[in-house]
Amino acid sequence: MIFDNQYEQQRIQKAQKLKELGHNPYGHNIKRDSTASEFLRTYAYVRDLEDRKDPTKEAKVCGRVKFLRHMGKAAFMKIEDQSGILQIYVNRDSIGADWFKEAKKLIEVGDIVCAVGYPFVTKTGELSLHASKLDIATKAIKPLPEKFHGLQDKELRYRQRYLDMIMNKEVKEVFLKRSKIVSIIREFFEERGFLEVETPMMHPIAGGANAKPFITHHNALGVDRYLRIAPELYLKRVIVGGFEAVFEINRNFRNEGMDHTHNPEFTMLEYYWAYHTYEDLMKLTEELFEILLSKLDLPSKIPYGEFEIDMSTPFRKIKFFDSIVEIGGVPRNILYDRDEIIKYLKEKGLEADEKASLSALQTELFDEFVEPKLINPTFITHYPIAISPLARRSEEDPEIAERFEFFIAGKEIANGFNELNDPLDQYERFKKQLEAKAAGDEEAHEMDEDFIQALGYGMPPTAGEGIGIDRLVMILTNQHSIRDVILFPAMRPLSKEIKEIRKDDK
RNA sequence: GGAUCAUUAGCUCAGUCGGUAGAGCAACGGAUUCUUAAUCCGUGGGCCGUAGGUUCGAACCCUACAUGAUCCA
Repeated sequence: MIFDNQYEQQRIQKAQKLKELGHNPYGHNIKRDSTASEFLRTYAYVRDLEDRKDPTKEAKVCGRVKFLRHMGKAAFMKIEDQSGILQIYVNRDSIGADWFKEAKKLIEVGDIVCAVGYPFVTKTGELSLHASKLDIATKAIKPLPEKFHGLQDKELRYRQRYLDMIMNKEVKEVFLKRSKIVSIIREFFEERGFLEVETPMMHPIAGGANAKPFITHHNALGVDRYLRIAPELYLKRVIVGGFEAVFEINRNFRNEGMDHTHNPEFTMLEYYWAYHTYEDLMKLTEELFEILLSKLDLPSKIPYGEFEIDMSTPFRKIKFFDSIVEIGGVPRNILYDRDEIIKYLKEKGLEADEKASLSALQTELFDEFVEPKLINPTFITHYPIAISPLARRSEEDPEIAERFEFFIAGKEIANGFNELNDPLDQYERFKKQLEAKAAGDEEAHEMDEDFIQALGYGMPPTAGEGIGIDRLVMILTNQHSIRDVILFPAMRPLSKEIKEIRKDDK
């Protein structure tokens, strides 16, 4: 039996008793005519009345019982709905002596109830509902955690997010804000003529990013499929097809480790804009942040942990190699010398892979000495072409990609570039990736011949950008773990569950 | 992948030197018709994460494993 705990058994019996008394503990079609906060707003005037009550009015409010104080022949309870919390006053004479006596035992903290009554102000000054009727809406058979400290255990909070939401108000606020952020972004792109499209989540070839994919199997076709690591190659096919401004907000899946900035499934915004350049994307990114801040009522300086992030635009721009020198403090004369970089890394007490390519070592310098220092929003531009397999080459310097990455609080938030639309160059770059893969780079791209074909029909000059929604939400809600901005973050199965699964396999 | 810490009642947490397992909230019984984490009196509730080991004796010491957190890679 799943509910075999003593408290749960008690509550199951109470639900049964309620049923016997004609109060369905799981009734349906229960309507209310006011939320808690509407009640408080509508009847705020009662505070100014002489006897501080208005029995001519009546409202029905429903919510979960969060506090319950029995006072003999009266009781106070606080009920909470999505809008807020409202105090209900119940006494024997107003709801009937028999029912009062039963309800006192059968309705408890955690249950969802409905109360009908008029507004009044208590002696201690709280606007409350004076109940003439009280009924159960839904009986909870599991008790809530302790009312003062709430639910603290992080593991339980993530595994049982519903309980976390019931107990910790701030959690609901974060996810409310997340929802608003996504909605603002959608509106932002729609207003500018972008079409929202949906592209496959199951790919025959995992492309569009350097990452390890999840593999699944399509029985009907007898083929393996990859959960997408990025929508990029499909969105560009859509551009080839003639939609000139598109975006998609959806999940990507990467079969990699989990930590406070990585969840195996995460949400990305990607958008592609024909006849625009990555310079335009940077401008659009700044505009998007201006609008996010203003619609979320955030100041231009927002707190993030120990930092204060200055979000005023325009954001700082600096070239990749300049940032390594000016922000990272690395001597410029070693930047293109593998041996010198390895020597430098070792001097700084870091491990250096002797076999690493020059571009990998340059990236290492950036990751170590620059990225953590990019607290205020910063665009890093002019990336080496070797680490930008899908980006267009700069005309002035073929070793540099027309690309930027965008950082806030030492985290990569976005990545954008002029899209490579030369099919032959793209073909060569895929071949290079295949060589890297053969040499052991598990995250290198696969060859996608259909994508090359699509480019063969001609993709107009296009720029595209991906923005990590989870990390963006982290910055804007001052949360430091990606798990705190994902309702149901990935968790290891409990050991019991593993045993069950293994049993089923046999 | 490595290091450190945590895991004790439904929840939040104590637990001394290795010697009968503790509190608050919640629950149960009672008092209380204006309480605010209500208050007062009384009662019950434990696989001390799991499995081994050391010991006359382990929540406590040792080992492995599981899960989580933090830091590092």
